[in-house]
Amino acid sequence: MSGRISDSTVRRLSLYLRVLRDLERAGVEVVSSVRLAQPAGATSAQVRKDLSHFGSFGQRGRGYSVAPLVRALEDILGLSRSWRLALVGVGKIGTALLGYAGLAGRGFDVVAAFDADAAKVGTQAFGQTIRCVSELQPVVAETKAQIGVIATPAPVAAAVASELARAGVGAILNFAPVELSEIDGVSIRTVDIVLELEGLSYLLAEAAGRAASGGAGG
Amino acid sequence: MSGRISDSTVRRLSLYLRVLRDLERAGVEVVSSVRLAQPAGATSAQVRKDLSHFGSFGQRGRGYSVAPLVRALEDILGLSRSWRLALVGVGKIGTALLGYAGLAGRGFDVVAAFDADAAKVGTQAFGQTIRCVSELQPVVAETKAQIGVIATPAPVAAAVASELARAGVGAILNFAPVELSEIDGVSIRTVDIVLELEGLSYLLAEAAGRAASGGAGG
DNA sequence: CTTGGCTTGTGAAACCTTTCACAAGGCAAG
DNA sequence: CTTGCCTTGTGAAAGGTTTCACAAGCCAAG
Repeated sequence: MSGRISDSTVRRLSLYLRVLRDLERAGVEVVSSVRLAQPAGATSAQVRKDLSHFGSFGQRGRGYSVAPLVRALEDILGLSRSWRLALVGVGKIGTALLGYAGLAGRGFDVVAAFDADAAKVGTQAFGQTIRCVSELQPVVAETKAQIGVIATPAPVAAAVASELARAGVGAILNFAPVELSEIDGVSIRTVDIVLELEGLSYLLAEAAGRAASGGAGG
Repeated sequence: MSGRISDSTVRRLSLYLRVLRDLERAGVEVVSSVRLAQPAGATSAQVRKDLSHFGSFGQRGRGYSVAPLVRALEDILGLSRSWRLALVGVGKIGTALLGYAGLAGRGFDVVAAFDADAAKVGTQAFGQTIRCVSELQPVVAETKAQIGVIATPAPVAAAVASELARAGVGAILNFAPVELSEIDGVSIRTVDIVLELEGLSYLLAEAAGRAASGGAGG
């Protein structure tokens, strides 16, 4: 089984896991691919294909046992352990992340926070002492953070990314609006809010254009 | 030309536009698909294919004139005008968005902000008076907001989405960790930070697994 | 035990995106 | 004008993902 798993499959696995946890909490013991797919915005065939990459978790004629599948997905996604995060940039987004209870609650613990602003260095924010970015390398290495989170302005994001990589993180979550170039041995995901809004803008403009040319065709 | 354009193409168009604006500011007048592709993390063939869906913007043997292509992409993406946003949920992420100068500066103006917390209603945040969610429908309709931004807790996100839709928005940017079901005539994009972290967790766990089984095979 | 109704796991088909590769054409130098 | 180099635009090929459809198999009822 398990060859190269696509990004979209991994994304869906996370969604399945969410649904399954809700079902478990609700006391549901068995679920079919159809009922699992619906709230995850997928199809039943996708559920079965996605899971089949990792093994055979269901029972024909019956469905999937919720609890074992929750554990299996947690194992597959690496969520049966917790991960250490180093946050770089304690501006608006960085602060929001520090205060987001959803992270620590799900096994993502922020173990260090950095900022370049001397006025912020040394202050506390949500239980973290903000350190100077000049300390990034030794502190990240020492705290053994595995994931770096970049919430800096765009111009410095690339430099921060390589520093994080050199300090030993294996993954980076980037909120700066830049496409970071690949770094060997480091997985990078970028969350780009402006890009998302521009995508919506395209769809709105397209819809408006269709309406206009449809409504007044002569 | 222009049939159904894929999401990934639209995403890349935004990235090209960013690069082109930088080039324009730097005084560059002409750019080849190769030089445009590189900082956008794409290939030259992708640049040419993507653009070819909308017309013929380059000149063989020469490349693309920067300024005209910037205007063309702005038109295609609907960025030669500005859009009105209604923000629902002024918690940590909502506040970060309100304070994010990058939005207004790029033609995305927040025209209304809502929260369910009575203690927040009536207060000011970054120039916005926070209103009660019970006023959502009339205010969104009156301000003619075209894009709704959901930054509420997950459990209420779906209800807020349908309210926004009924109030007339044509697009929704959702930050709540739920998969919103499709709504007729409304484009939805979800930014799910936990999902991104779990995706990285998968890759880290996978890499660790490979290292373990590779390093101690017996 | 047998029948009927469900549901999984999975090859094959359909669909979509990316990459290749090259003809068409511009530009500069001589 | 001609030669040589460069770059676009685009069909065709390759590569991936999603959907289809069905055999294999479970369970409950009788």
